[in-house]
Amino acid sequence: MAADQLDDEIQALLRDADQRYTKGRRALVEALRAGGRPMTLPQILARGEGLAQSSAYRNLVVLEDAGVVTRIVTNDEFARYELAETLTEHHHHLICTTCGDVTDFSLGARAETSLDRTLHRVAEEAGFQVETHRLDLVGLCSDCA
Amino acid sequence: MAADQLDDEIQALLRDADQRYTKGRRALVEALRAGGRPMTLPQILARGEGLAQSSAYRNLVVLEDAGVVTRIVTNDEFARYELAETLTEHHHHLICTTCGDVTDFSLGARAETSLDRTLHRVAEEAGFQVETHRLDLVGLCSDCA
DNA sequence: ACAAAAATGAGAATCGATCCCACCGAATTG
DNA sequence: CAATTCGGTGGGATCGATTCTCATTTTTGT
Repeated sequence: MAADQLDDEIQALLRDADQRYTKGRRALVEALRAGGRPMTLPQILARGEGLAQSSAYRNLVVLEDAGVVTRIVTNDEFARYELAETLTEHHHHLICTTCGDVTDFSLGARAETSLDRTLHRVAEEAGFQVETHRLDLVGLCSDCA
Repeated sequence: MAADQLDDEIQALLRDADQRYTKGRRALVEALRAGGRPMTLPQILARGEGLAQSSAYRNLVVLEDAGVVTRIVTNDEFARYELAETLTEHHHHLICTTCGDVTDFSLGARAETSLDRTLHRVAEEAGFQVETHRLDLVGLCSDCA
């Protein structure tokens, strides 16, 4: 998605949630977009957009509630944040058990569709109403191997 | 796995980690086995085996390091613990966004094998060394629907 | 420009999880 | 069997990521 189209989309999401697209929120979005991977709060702040910690946390909640940002918890000490899949594309995560780093990967369309079909069948059997699924590979990243 | 065989296996895992299989640790294992689903610390303590909070947390770390227990973090406020897959069987989780409850489910052998093959291919391309994979369905459980 | 409403930032507070340490109890030794 | 050792226990102190508070600043509507 182009940067300006992304901004329009986010603008709309925030408006729907009765929230403003302020400078601080733009800085967060920009940091997440530029990062290209799920980032911890320290990583986001380190990008040095002059963000206050408390405002960053507060605005990440706002952005999450508005559907702009997704919060990811791993076994790492910090939670991670990334732009929501509706703004990027459906993907999964490679989680390194050594350095805690998280990167994205995608299944091919065929495998994803197949998985999706299987999951919906299983969910139906369990009377579970699926909102989304999460698939993570846990292990050693190429740097830590 | 039969209860006594399970105990033998755990005994062995703890011995390998130079740890004893004490009364408190047995109580934790028994609570997790009886629970049959990932449980939070309050849930474990509520089973009333007379466990002290600090000892329970400490022993869960010991059990996790020994490979007896797996710790699961969701967006819920508490982490959850369950017996390791090596002691039970490979499975996935249904995570309810409303009540936070987590239950187990399994893919059929065919789907699991297919997924596994796909994942290993993807991991290889990314130079990632897979230890395990996690697949969660996030949504509404039958009670909250 | 003015009043009203929302956002900001610095620090305090929260709370799950971990750490500390005096005491206990099982296993080993003499 | 008593003594010693050494890990385990549990109550409370502490930690730290995140959330909350509130005075100040910025933005919006008129």
